[in-house]
Amino acid sequence: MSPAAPATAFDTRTRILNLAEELLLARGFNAFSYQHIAKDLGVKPAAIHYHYPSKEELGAAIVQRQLRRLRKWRDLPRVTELTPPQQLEALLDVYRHRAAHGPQVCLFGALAADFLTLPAVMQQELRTFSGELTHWLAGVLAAGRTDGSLQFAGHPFSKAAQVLTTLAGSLQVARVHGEEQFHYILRQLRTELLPPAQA
Amino acid sequence: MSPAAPATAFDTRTRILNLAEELLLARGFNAFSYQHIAKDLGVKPAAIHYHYPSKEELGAAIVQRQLRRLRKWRDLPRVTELTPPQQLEALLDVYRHRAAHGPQVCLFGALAADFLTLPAVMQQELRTFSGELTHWLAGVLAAGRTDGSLQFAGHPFSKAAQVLTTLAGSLQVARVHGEEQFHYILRQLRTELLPPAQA
DNA sequence: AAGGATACTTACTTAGTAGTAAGTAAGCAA
DNA sequence: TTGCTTACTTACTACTAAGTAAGTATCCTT
Repeated sequence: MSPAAPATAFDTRTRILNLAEELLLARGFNAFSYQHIAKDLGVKPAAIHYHYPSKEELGAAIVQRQLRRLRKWRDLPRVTELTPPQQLEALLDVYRHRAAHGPQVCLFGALAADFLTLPAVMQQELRTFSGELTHWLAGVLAAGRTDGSLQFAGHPFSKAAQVLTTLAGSLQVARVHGEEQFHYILRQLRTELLPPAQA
Repeated sequence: MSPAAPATAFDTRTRILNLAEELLLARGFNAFSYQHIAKDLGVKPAAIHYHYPSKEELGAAIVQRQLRRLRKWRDLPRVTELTPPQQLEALLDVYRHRAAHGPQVCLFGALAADFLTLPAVMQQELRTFSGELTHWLAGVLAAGRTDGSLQFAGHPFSKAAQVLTTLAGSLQVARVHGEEQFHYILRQLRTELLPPAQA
């Protein structure tokens, strides 16, 4: 919490967080260890403990950063100024990127399966993350239906929950059955949400 | 492999498998151990090894049994004789049961997150399981659209993949956000698949 | 030059993991 | 009753996990 942390400290801290996030999304919270991170980083496991004393704090830091990123991204002018279909497409791109970039699932998909074994702090933060994402998408969907650029039945919140659930699941499917299956599911989602003219 | 295995042996074997499956669906493959099973069963961990020498064999046995159950259920007269919407409803009931019965996810949802850390045998068996289930549902959807009892856009196989992905994800959502969210998603699914008259 | 903070390493503890080897009690079959 | 099989227990190996305490090299500040 010093006014300006030394560059090396910051670098290692960030690199730990990056690697931990990568391992978390690839293997799940219970299947990655300080040893994995240390080996990849070329340091000793105790060095990780120096930056993140416990795995709980490390895991919480991953979720917190994703939440910060979500808020920042969501509020970016180049995102807020898009039309609802474009905002939806921007969201889909995030998942497309994960599907293409090794078999990574999304944060929710990675943590939900292990949810009951997670520290309470992480459980709560994941709820917040998922809740805010759903809330944002519900707003996008509602606006899109109002201006006729998106179509769907039911409440925007229910539809947002369904779409995000499908997206989370689709990355798990990509891992098991390959990327092709993932794109089938995404095409299906787009077909249904976009009116005949745009689809 | 004797003609008639002693009753006690069979019982313990089955009880191990039942408990292991329960633990797997609740905590994931990497977060349950022979100790958990042994403790719940009132025996020593080595007794589990006697029946299932390795965790890989135990895990494979769980997937194999689910696959046997799926095939048996799918071919049951009381299932094959249902109309497509009734068959869909029967499928949804399986997920509703899991959602209500503690926070259990489905087999796919439990294993997909840990997929990269699973023994190759289990990976292959999960692919078979998921593939057969998708194939079955695609048939149901195709029949339903033909006779007008179900509605959806796109190929039946893509739609089946999407629906099953949503269902797998919805159980993970139930675990994180509670059962209510799960029912929102299911209602959304039903609304979209059933024509206005039946919905 | 001295002191202190930073960013580690070395060496350790504790606990949990899968898995194994040897022993044993109970039942059954010849 | 002898001997084999089943279904375990006891006691262990080997390994990995998270976490800690103490020591150290490097840098920055004064």
